[in-house]
Amino acid sequence: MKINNDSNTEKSILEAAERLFLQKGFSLTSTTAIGKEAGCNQALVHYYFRTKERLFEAVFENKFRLFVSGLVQKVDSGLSFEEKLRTAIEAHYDMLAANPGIPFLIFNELTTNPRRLENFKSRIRELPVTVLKQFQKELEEEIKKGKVRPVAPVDLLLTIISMNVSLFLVGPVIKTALDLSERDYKKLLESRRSENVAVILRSLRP
Amino acid sequence: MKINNDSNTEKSILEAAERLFLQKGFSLTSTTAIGKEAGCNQALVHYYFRTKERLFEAVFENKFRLFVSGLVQKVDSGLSFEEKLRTAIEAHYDMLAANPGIPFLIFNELTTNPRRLENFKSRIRELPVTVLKQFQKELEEEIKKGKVRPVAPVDLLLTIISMNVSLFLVGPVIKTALDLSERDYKKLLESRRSENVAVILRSLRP
DNA sequence: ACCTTATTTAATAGCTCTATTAATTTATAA
DNA sequence: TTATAAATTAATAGAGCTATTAAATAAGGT
Repeated sequence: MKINNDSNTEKSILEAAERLFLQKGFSLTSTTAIGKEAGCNQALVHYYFRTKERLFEAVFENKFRLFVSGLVQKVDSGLSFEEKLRTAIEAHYDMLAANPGIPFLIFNELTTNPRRLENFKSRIRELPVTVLKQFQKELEEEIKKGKVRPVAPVDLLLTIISMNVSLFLVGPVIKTALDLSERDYKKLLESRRSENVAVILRSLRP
Repeated sequence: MKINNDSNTEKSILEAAERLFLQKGFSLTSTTAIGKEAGCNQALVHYYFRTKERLFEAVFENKFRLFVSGLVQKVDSGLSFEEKLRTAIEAHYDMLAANPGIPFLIFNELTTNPRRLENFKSRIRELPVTVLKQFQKELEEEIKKGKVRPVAPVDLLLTIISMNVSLFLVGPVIKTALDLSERDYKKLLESRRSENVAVILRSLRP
């Protein structure tokens, strides 16, 4: 019999699903389309993943982990607060630039599917609290030292997420609306990388 | 015969559609559900609007106009540049706060439906150019005067949109994730109103 | 009262989608 | 080579959705 050594098919189904889900979201993607994109029968999609839901979860889980890991990660502790912040923002941005479909997938699914949102809530609780506590502590110290204006940690976080995430949510619309070439769009994104950092750091000045 | 004087039904169908489309988007809302929500037969939805698509367009058109009017509007020309900017940002914010479902509706539909995106493109061209030109001119003057750091108009616009729009895109997720009460959520939104202005104005300091 | 037109409903055609099942092909171990 | 299990396909059940149609009801004008 054939053992499941390098089952190419399962992988290509997963990849096809990934592409389509990122493009169209869950409900607008049919298993038929996934099969076609993967170059196989639609029944095979169900053979490997049983339900569309399970397949989606495999993709979502994966993307969600990426999204979070881009947000919460260790930065070199030898740096100044400002440098740490810059590094974190840029890392977050870079993760999104490498996976520009993630914001759409996550926000679309979380806002339209209550069950997924509940699931998300429990995920949030599992986040490494220490990283956040540390962030909060350092921010408060900077404020005490007068190097940063008084600002709530949640506000700073929201600002960072707003600036980075929304760029990739709104980006495709901007691209079409302004009729940007692929090249010009790339340039716009690239320029926003430093612009985002600039806006956020300036917003912290006392 | 009955003339179409105060046909209550058509209106309640439109309102029901509005609620559901804003909540779930186009594809996840069925005309059956719209009929139910409006308290009538599903066939009646088609009787008044012929197709789901036309009904959606009636809603979308309406919401889109709101969205744009909140963005591009005359402000008192006696004010300083900073005050004008503050007024515009707050007006934009207020429009979104009054219609928090709009960003989801617009971005969801524009990213999943290419036809609608094309339509959107032609709409953009019809925007009052004078307002934008004026904005650009005033910004450049402020930069020349050294009161504002050098920044491209498109960057400033993107920042404003990012800060305001993304708040209402991400908001519902934040609310659930952090388990905020209705009251606390309102408070968060309210505090972001001034925080957004603060971030944007600070980001312009030379 | 009667005719005409508007409103509303029930029924259904026709489509697409998910998931399953039974049958077929492929690969491999013995 | 043959038996066996995995991989793949074709077919289809069953559900939901949009849109239409024909019939029923309401309402107003004359």
